[in-house]
Amino acid sequence: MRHRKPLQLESFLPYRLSLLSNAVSGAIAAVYGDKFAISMPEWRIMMILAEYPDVSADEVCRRTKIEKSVVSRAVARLLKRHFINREIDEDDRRRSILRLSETGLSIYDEVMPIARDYEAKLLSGLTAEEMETFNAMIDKLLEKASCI
Amino acid sequence: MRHRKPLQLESFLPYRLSLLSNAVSGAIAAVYGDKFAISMPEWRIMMILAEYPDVSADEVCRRTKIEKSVVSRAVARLLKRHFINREIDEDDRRRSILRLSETGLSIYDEVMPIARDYEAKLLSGLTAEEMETFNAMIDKLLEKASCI
DNA sequence: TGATTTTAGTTGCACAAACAACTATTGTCA
DNA sequence: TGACAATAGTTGTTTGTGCAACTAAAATCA
Repeated sequence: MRHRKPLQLESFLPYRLSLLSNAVSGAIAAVYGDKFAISMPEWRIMMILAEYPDVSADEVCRRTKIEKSVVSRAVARLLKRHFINREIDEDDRRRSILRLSETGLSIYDEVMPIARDYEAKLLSGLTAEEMETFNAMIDKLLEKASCI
Repeated sequence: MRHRKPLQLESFLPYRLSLLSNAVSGAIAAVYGDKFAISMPEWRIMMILAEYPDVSADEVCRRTKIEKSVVSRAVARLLKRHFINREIDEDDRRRSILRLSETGLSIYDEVMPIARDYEAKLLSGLTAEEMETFNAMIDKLLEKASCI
């Protein structure tokens, strides 16, 4: 076999980011998953609607980068469980207007502090400067990644 | 509807990491996916085998954190396409010994520079110090995430 | 030794996701 | 206006993933 130079998969950024993202998202998914049987796309949608009530499914797609068929089915499931409400935008009858229901809000209010708490624990080892740097890096990389 | 305090989903770490990881992994997946119809788990396995030839499927699982059934099926597909070879470890007949074939190596040698190049472009905006900080943060967070 | 447990790997199954095709509504412009 | 393109959202199909059950080999230990 030809000789490979040391490749250090473990130092390969995409790989490292994937590990980290899975670990972090997974830990939080366990919270809303176990308690309320909510999937990750469903939870993302609920987060969007908590912050931006009355947006359309399409707007949710754009913000979360989740595939529209996934959003469609997640919305359907959230509607069936009465976690969100939907009405038709009369100015553009293709569009829907989504928002959290009272039930949805109360679930959100129960889960979100736990998620925030987890985030805080995760970041507790970092200094304020480190965190700032880290966030700035992510922004830069997101920027770059979207236009390469 | 009750009033929500500003939540800044966009500043929520798990969400940001997920966006970034998807963007970065997706960009590279497009390279090997379009050219060779290789899936992400398959590519991860090929990377491991390039760096650590003659490891078992189980070792691959441990290193990649990919589910063993996924590895099993990915290995089967890589075998069928003759991108890797497998033999039985005679010292422990449960174990397999995996390595890239010549074909697999040549594919790896074609894709990896492009992936590395992409990684380099991605990181080109960052100073050496920033990169070091960023890597150190990822390590810290991986450490934390695994034990919270 | 031999009964029991552990480990490596495969397979079945249920569920989630990606992509394309489709409906319905709106926008564009000759 | 009216033909055609674009957009919002749904649905069908194919493929991927995750868990559990399974086989076979090896390790443990009374």
